[in-house]
Amino acid sequence: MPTIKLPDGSERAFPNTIDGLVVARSIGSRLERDAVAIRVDGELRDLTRPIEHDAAIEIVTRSTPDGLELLRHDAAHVMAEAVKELYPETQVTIGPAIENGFFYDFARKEPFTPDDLGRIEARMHEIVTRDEKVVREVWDRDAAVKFFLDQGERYKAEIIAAIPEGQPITLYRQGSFIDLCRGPHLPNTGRLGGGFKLLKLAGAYWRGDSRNEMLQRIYGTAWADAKELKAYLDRLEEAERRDHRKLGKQMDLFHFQDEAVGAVFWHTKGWALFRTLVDYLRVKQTAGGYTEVNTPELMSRSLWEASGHWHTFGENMFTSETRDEHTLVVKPMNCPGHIQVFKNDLRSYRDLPYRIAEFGKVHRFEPSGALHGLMRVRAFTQDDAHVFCTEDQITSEAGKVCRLLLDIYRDFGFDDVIMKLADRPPKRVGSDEVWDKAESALENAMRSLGLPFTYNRGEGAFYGPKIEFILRDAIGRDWQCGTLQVDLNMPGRLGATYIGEDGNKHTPVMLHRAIFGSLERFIGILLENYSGALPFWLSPVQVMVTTITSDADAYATQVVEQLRAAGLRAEVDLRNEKINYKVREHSLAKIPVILAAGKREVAENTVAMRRLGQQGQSSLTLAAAIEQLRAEAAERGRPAAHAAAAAS
RNA sequence: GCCCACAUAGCUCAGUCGGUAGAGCACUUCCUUGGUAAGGAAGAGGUCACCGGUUCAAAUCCGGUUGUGGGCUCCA
Repeated sequence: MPTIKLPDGSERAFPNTIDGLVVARSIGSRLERDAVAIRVDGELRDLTRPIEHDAAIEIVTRSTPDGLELLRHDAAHVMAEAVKELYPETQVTIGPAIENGFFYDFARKEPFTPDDLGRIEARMHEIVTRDEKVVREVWDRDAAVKFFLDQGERYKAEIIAAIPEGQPITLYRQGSFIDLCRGPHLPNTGRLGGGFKLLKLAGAYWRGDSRNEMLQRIYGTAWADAKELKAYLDRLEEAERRDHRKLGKQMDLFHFQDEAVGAVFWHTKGWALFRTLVDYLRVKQTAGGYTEVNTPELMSRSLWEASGHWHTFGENMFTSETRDEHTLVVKPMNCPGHIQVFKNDLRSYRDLPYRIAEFGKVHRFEPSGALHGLMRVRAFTQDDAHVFCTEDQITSEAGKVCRLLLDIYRDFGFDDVIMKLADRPPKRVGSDEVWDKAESALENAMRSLGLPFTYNRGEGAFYGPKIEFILRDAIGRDWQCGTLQVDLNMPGRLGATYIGEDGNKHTPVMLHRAIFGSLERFIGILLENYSGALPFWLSPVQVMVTTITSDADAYATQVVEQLRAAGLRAEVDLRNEKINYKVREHSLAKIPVILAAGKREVAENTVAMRRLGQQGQSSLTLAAAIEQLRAEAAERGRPAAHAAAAAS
């Protein structure tokens, strides 16, 4: 005779042993219909599992985060059932819910084809229609292992055998399909509904280890209903539309070709954008007390051996074929070079903090499968900087770096920055004492600044812990860009010292920092974030001057010259085309401002200004237009007009 | 690097059963001088990624290579 306490504080007594479905029904038929699980004293459980004692409960419905996760997990099970029915020789492995959907990894000789995907999806709908009961069973471990081995399911048997002693082994049965699962699950397959779709086929290593065999993974998405599914598929399409590789082509910014895999051919407009970023950052970091250096692209292998990079990343470094016995390494990073600059003079504690920056072009032999447009390349430019300082200065210097980063991100319209502290990885150099010191220094710096952060355990660099700065873009995707690393190892390894107040030699602390991370990648992120409609200050072509008739050619040429003299990036379009045609073309090219000149403008010394994403135009004097645009070019952040243009 | 798919004109894509290649846009020329998202006509443009095989015949079928895409692994 359990008494059930509901989330609103009310209580209900039931005469018999009950389950979640009964409780839900007692509250309302709508709730019963939408229920997917129940929380009993905080524990998420099957709706059909009996409730024998008094408990505080909460009915979990299908559109809540917990409910969706459960639906997705069930979708994975239904998919596995469909696959086993259609292709009985397939072995099942694991199939979890993930963000927005689910996957299941299968072991099967024959590869699945895109056609198979359609067949599997159809069978899934059939299983939903069959509305099979989903039943939870607690099994004895040995019996379970034997059961799966007998069915030729050696992966499942392996998973069960690895479950720690004393933990219950629960299997879920639906129709003729039985899977090991912690649960909970829906009471029946019908409750999954139709809000799912299989999306893609992929390879995935067994247990995520590249030394293991490759399994076939099928990805799907699942939602509370068909409407939410449709909304998600629309979001995917939107993301595809703003793919930076597509935009790069459409906007004539850059290209790639076979002769330089993973390296960018920047076209004039793309390079204009690149230079705008560099020029902007130069001003910012100069104000922040940095000076700029430039270090060699090729340096002796021995330097990289001393730094430890050769040992850790040698496989991924480009090396030179030279005519002598020395192997040169194409620099994969700038730190060892910067240490050489530091070491080249006798440094005093009075010189610290010593901040040097470099727009350093680095090369890394990334695995071919990892390459991805501008986001992952083999040749890229880091906005790299190193601060050599004393241990006492770590907190204040780390603080300065954080403030500079956040300030700069705001200028690009990224107000949402996530910070994570990545601590010591398994593969590292330096003693644990040194790591303790570096990690706590970083933690203290973040705390004293009052900056919120979470931990990313074991993800630090091999020489030191780091703060990762993660940007959230306009469609909710996260990008790790900035980094701040505390390094108590590298300066010592490479013999950097300074003379302290006491007259003795000391090893400096080195802070590594990058703000954009990779200029190439940051440009990719900006393009996707703004859907190509870059803010005025970043646009490669800010203003397009167009003529309406050829009578205005001379005037338009004069207009563009004046715009350029005012420091604006302006082009002129004198082609014998109609104004409609020109407006369409330059709008598609996402040029923020079009100035048109016809007979009237020539006579009145005015221009007709049209802004991207807006209808109509305004007439103003040339002088006023130039003044307005010049002011706008100095405006950072995310101007309201552009947010609207990017959204349209 | 691994799994799967894909590679046709500058771009986006069609090409049936194996019979020697097609559209739209862009480009060139001509006409058109126009008022804010595509004016008209004509022309030119391809060794169907590359190498090999099968076949009387290959864009098409098979094998390999390279590249690209989606994942996995990796990311100083």
